Amino acid sequence: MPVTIRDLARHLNLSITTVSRALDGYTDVSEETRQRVIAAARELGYEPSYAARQLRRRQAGALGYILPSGPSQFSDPYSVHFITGLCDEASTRQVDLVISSAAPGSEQEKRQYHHWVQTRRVDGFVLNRLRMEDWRVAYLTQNRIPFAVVSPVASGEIPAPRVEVQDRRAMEELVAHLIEQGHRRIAYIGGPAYLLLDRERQAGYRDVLARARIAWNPQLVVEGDLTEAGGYRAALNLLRLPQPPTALVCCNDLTALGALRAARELQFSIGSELAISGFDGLKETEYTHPPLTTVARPAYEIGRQVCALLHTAVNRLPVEQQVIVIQPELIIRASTRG
Amino acid sequence: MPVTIRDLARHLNLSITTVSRALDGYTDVSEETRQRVIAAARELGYEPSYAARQLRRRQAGALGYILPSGPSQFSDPYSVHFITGLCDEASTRQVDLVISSAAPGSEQEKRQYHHWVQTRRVDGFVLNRLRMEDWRVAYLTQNRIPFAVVSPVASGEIPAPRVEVQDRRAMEELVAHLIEQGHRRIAYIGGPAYLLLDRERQAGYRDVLARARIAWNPQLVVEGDLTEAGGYRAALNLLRLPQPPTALVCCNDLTALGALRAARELQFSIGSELAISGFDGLKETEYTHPPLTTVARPAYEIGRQVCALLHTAVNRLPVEQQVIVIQPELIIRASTRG
DNA sequence: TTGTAAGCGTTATCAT
DNA sequence: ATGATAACGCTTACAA
Repeated sequence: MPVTIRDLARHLNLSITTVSRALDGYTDVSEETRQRVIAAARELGYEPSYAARQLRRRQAGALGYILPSGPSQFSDPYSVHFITGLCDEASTRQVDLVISSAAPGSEQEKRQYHHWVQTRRVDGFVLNRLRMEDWRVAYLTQNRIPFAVVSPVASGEIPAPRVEVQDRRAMEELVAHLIEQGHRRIAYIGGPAYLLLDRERQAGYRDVLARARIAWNPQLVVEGDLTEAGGYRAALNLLRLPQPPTALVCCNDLTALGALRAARELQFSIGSELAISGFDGLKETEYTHPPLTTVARPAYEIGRQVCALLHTAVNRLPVEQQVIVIQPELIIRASTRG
Repeated sequence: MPVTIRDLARHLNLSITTVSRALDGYTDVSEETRQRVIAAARELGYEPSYAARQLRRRQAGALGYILPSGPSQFSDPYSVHFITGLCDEASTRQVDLVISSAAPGSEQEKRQYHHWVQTRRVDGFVLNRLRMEDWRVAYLTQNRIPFAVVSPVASGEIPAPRVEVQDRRAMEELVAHLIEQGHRRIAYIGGPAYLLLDRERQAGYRDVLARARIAWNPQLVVEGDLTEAGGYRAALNLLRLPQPPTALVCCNDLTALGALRAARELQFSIGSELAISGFDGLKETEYTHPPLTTVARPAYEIGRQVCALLHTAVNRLPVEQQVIVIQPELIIRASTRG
């Protein structure tokens, strides 16, 4: 059995109260007593029970993150960097990270959020892949549960601190680069249409085409699912068109890996004849053949920052920044160069 | 404010006791009352507070997993599958997964384990990368904290349920395959020597060499760190030997990706002139150039199973199996074929 | 500076 | 079949 505050108090011939306050750094306990208490606590390995403390303080001391499960669940190396970032920052700040998984938009997901809210399991949530009309934002706002988001847009309407990753601008640079390379028939393989990140990346793509006075061709814009398999299928369809595109812009790296495979199968010469690009900046893109042009988003850093923001909000610490802007970096490699 | 059991009791004109028991499925409450209580609970969205329940039941309702941080932390896509497996199984079983990260063997890691034990934060631990003389095993055993392990060995000495992944046998098949291809000078780029998984994989490698009467050459066995960068460095050194090896067996896929890069830089022709193999079966190995021979370990499934074992142990459920054996599958691709 | 006691929201023991 | 009541281990008015 773990040692409790009573054990400690008895051991020291002090009251529970004094022990509690000595450890919590109250000023009204003599320095001598404090030292004795601290020494004994260390000696006996005392740490206050979370459950008891939580109950009393009405604070969970934990932050929650519910990962999206579903078709992309098995395959996204991006997530592990993100989670590690969350994790490390949480450790630094002495809170725990509680995680769970659920399919986006499912009943099960709603239940999970409600469960953690109602059981007071966590003090706040990290929201990572915002959706078009995200019920989570409405729900948490209504219930006054703190949350922080990773968002690709300057979402003034979301009343929460955010890490703003400027995907759109990065996508613009990317497509501009393709146009510079002489491409005209540029296809876009998106993610699920309900994701904000898809909308933003696609918007970047369209804007640049428009600016270059390239007519928008709906045939060249298809919806994927952020997986390798989805990218493969989509690319196959596109490349079999009577007039296939000369460039495939993919919504994320996994999709691009699938596209790469499709292109290889159909004997396209990648880079010269057909350009392919990804998005995320996975380490793995460096080792494909040819190396993949992509946009590096610092997943670990994004995770750390959003966790920091959330923790700050939960504890009402003095707020330095409510918004942290991250500009991902375009990495041009052989897959988009003649 | 979340609704409490008192709110519910008042709403129903019943005592707290009755409400609690109606919901917990006691038999001594009339069916009619039970239905009323259940209906009201749903209507008001009542769920019992975790903190209070934990305090009373002396059960955390959560399982803990501390991920290894360090050089390999940023790069292991394997982990995300494993964690998702843990997560999904935990969700199914209605417990939460609490995670954190710490460098293996660090003071900080010890503190983290102790912290969760002493604060009764979790009911048990998942141990994933066992070490040679793992203090965690000793510590948890001594303190009678349940845990379950993922182990590459039939570790009779570890008094815990385990998922036994037979890496050694898979490695034997792999090296046998290389020898069949005519290789004699086969190098091994390991992981940190303190990891059980390195010992086992290396043992498999050595055994097969011995059986084939190939003298063991210490120059050809080097220690890596499971990262791409480590693999790159190690491979560079090996390939610059006066008599370089004709095959590089890598302890994991990331290491192999690094080796691939080194070999390409030194203009080796991979597959024919130089064989390279990985271990883990990351999706990404399919898209390297040439595609990488590897051993597929079902990370997601391993995560699910070890979580299931732990949960069973924690709740003293009827035990079906204390050991789940998983035989990973050798996948031969072009990187080891002439 | 220290101690007493109430209460956080449950579950469980004992009456009724 | 239902209800008072006492914990669980801690924090925090309030009293001494």
